[in-house]
Amino acid sequence: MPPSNPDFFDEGALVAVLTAQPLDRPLDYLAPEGGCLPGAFVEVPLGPRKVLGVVWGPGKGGFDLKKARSIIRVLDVAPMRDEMQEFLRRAADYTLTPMPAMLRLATRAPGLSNPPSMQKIYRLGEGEPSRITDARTRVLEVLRGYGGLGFTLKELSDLAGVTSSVVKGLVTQGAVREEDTPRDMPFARLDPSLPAKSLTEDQQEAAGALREGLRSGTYGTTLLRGVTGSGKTEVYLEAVAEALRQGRQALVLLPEIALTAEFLNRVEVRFGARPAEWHSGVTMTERRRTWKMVGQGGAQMVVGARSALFLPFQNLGLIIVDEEHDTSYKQEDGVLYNARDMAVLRAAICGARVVLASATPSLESWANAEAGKYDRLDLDARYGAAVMPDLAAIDMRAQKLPSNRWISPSLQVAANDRIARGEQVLLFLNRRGYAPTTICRACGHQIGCEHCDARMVEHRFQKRLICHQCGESAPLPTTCPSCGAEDRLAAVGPGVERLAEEATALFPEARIAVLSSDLFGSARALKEQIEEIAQGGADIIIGTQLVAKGHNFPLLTLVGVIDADLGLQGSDLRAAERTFQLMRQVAGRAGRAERRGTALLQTFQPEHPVIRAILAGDENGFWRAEADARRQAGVPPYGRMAGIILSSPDMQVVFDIGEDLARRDGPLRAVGAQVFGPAPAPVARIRGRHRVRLLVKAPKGAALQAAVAAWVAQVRLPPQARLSVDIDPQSFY
DNA sequence: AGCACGCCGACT
DNA sequence: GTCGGCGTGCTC
Repeated sequence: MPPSNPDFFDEGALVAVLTAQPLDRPLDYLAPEGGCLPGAFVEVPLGPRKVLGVVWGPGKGGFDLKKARSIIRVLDVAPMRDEMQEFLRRAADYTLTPMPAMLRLATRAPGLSNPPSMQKIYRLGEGEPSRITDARTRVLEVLRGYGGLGFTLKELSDLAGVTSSVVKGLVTQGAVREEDTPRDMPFARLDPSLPAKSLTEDQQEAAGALREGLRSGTYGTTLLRGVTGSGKTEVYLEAVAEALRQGRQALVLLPEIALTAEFLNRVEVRFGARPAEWHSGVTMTERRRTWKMVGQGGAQMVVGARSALFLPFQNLGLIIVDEEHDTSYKQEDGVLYNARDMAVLRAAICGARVVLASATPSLESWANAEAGKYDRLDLDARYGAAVMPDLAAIDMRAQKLPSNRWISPSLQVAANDRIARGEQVLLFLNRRGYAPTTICRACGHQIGCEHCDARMVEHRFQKRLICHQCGESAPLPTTCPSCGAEDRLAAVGPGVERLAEEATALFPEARIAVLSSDLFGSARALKEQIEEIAQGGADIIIGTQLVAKGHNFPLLTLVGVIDADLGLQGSDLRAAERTFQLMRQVAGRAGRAERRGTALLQTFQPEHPVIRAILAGDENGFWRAEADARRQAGVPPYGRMAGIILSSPDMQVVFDIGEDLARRDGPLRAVGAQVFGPAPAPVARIRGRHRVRLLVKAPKGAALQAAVAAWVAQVRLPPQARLSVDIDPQSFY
């Protein structure tokens, strides 16, 4: 540690240490033997325990200094940079999250406090084996074949198809060398100078603009808008290439783990090696490696989920938020943050560029671009010969479908036509399971979840009822749990499984595949299935919104949207926006290759403005109408909102606190904000906890966070009760 | 978050 | 009389 740093803390100096423990401030400790740097990751005593912390700055004192204890040790990882501290602080202020919870996000790597672990690796040695055997030859061949590369014992013996004792034998003879190396190795270098895919004029222009931005070396956000298949990925990979050339790190956020595998392949093709990966499906060892290597520059590029924003980048130059409109960027439990907004914040602090890529941007981003806060690039031409599909509505009022049937005759005719030509058909329904409702024909009872206020959804494939809210599941009952009538339970409404049943009856010759997230044990199984289908392994694909997210089906020429009205119902502020995006994306699946596609939308309200805007392909018209409506209502992005959820096992308690809060709205009125509620939360009961919600609406410029903080600080929560604040909630009705 | 302290109900 | 419920408060 170079004590030349003026901020260096000498041994015994009083320093403030932030821990992930839910305390309301950092605690003061004495710097350890050898001193420490600000930002150092340390282990400190806390009561009877040892916990992880970060040296946050000089100690504040103001307590009995005899109580001050010493930092136990400084961990062997790069200290947290000032900009990371600032990012955490500002993200905490924005989301009204306590600092310890923010730090927890930034230290989510297993075994951080372990000493740097070593492992034995094996490479070619100098000596010759005394006797040469078949097994020994294979081991030496593997080592020679990979030219000097080292392997772990398991890798080597597996590759050579021998047991580990063969390798050990060779080690004793000196033909194989055993070495200790640090377990966490840097990632393979990515080479931006490899040839890029040839780009169209449009794409080159967009890539050039992004490169230019990176060269400026200052913060900036660009909305990269392009229809499905317009080559957004190729374009932003050129921005990544520029960041790599500058020696800066790049982060690509994807909304869904299922998309990473295909993306990693594309990165490998472009840069000759695979980047680091960060999401819940990555092993502990690999996560630790990524965290450490990102921190010491051994990882140039990370592909991951929203939590990758909290990795300790040393020199972050670019953040891509792919499918920026995707609602999964908004974390809905624990720390409530929107990764898209946090990406912009992080980039602004460290002088990086942000690219928000989407075929169907969020209204927020669209408005920011209109207002000139973001640059905007449009890729309108579809790549290659592919063009946007023909769009048409099927007016379900005229189709006279029998009950429990959802595929209209018009759709059936169109589907038969494609299948006969050897093309693929996608039937899209955004409902998992067999049927969304199970009702008793004797007494009318609907089977609901015991712990939540949600209906139990029948999954016939698994022969169970499942609550999509809490995951509770139960075997399919044969008698009504309410009146006891036998065999009177009926499935009501369609899910993808039931749709598959109907399709099998209507298209007996066709090969049918169902793509639904719950039917696959792993991302890999799903990916394999998708690849097989893409190559023509099915005639009819039945899927939930999983298929709307970036998968490529070249043979697909017809998309049938079973219920285009789903999502228009209710009074959710973003219902129209989401339906518009989803329909556009699904429609974009059709005809990505040479064949022109068709999308048919089954709807009971063909005259609805959203349906009409989709059919007309009038994106700007839709956004303008939607923006006007929101401006009138003073809601985001033209106003600010916060949601407060109170929860407790006791329903009376949550309503009492809620009403108490609603009465004490002084701090809110002081900034021109209004409070609505309390009302039962969208899901009024989860896991046995009753939930009520209050909504705060404020004018655009209001200091919303400060007002909300002062407001909720007025009430003391009884034990068991919890209050969480959601700034910029995604859904509110 | 943990963990200790402390003040009221049902047991040997 | 004591064991143990969990409400309250502290951790440098």
